Amino acid sequence: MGRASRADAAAHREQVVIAAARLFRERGVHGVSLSDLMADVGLTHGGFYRQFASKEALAAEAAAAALDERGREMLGFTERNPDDHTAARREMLDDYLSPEHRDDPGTGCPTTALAGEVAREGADSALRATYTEGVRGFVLKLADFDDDPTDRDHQITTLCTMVGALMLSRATAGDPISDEILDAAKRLLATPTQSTVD
Amino acid sequence: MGRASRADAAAHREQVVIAAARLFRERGVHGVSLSDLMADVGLTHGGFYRQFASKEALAAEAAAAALDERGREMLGFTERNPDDHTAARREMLDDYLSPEHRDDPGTGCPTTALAGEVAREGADSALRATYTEGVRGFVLKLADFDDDPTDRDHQITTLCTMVGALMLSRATAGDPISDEILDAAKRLLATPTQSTVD
DNA sequence: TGTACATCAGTGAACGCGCGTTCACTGATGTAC
DNA sequence: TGTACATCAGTGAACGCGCGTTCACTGATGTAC
Repeated sequence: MGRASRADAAAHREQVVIAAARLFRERGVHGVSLSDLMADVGLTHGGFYRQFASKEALAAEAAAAALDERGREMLGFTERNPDDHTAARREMLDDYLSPEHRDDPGTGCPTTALAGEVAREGADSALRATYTEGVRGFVLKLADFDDDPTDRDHQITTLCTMVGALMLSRATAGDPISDEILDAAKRLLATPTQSTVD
Repeated sequence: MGRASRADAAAHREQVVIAAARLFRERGVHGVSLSDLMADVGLTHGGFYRQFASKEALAAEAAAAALDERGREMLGFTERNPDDHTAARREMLDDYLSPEHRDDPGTGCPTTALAGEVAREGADSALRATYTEGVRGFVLKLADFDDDPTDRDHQITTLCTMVGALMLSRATAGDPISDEILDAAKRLLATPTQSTVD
């Protein structure tokens, strides 16, 4: 086959990251082999190490790409609803807690899709560091959907409920309770600020 | 070594299930080999198939054991606080959302520990079926901690927030936001019924 | 209660398989003049 | 612009390794009489 041009090589690299961002969310990092990955973009597995230091390094890079992509989608909800964060919130939640999002993790929220595996990563893991930064960013972004953007507790717990609901609906998919979970979470989170009684 | 007595064999079988219930929660089903498992109870891996049909079958059985164990612990909180479900709730949440629970998944909630892997199990998986039954039971059990035991929405969303918070705190452990997540969820869920504004 | 034999829990080696990673090789791309 | 050579992206075979599972074997346990 001979050598690919620099432009082609750069394109291939990007394609691998994009494929990994999708496949790692769908099947987990351990559920995708380097052969699977490279074949997905039409290459053979041997060339992997000319572009990436290791599978682990790609996992961190792919997670960052997925988090960026998701961040842009979150921005879309606020931009489509300027000066109406209640509408933005409803639209965002309708998307996040939809059966479509549950059934298509590959293009969905990486914070939920990767949580289980990241929880078992070592303390020095690059994937863990990237993931944690993503969680921090997610919490900050949720302020744009609240009546009170300074209510950090509310933004954190909203994230917990969103992630927990999506995760549990995936783990119970096929059973009626899966839809029930999505609907209950949607009803709870529909209002911009849920009151914390004290 | 010769043949073990029936009593010994039954004890070994039980030990393997108990070890699996712990190790699968700690490292995930795929993170524990049959050799690891059998060595953990002092046996060699070859004898595994005289007791279990497959690793998959053991996974379902171990999940059931972990769910039963957790169910009994949940019962303990209500039994120690008869006629005071607010106290029972506080005690249960202090345990569930503690750094100790975050740092020791092996003896903790299987619904959170196994969620990520179960979400990727096939529709016909025995582990998925067992897990789903566990979620159903968890939701019912949470009624004992509520002012209004008929508010199923509240019980479902409480579970989502608990699982999401524990999962995210594990995936971000080592970073200050990990404790922040646990504390925010504890504050939100402290009251027996959070009002859903409508 | 004692003896003869069948059972079967556990051993340890072996099976095929797929994994992440390495490497000699290829030949088109890129560079120097 | 053309030629000679160096570079290096991608190939495909191979590496060591650990996995789930199988199997011939062992000898104490369990059973039949």
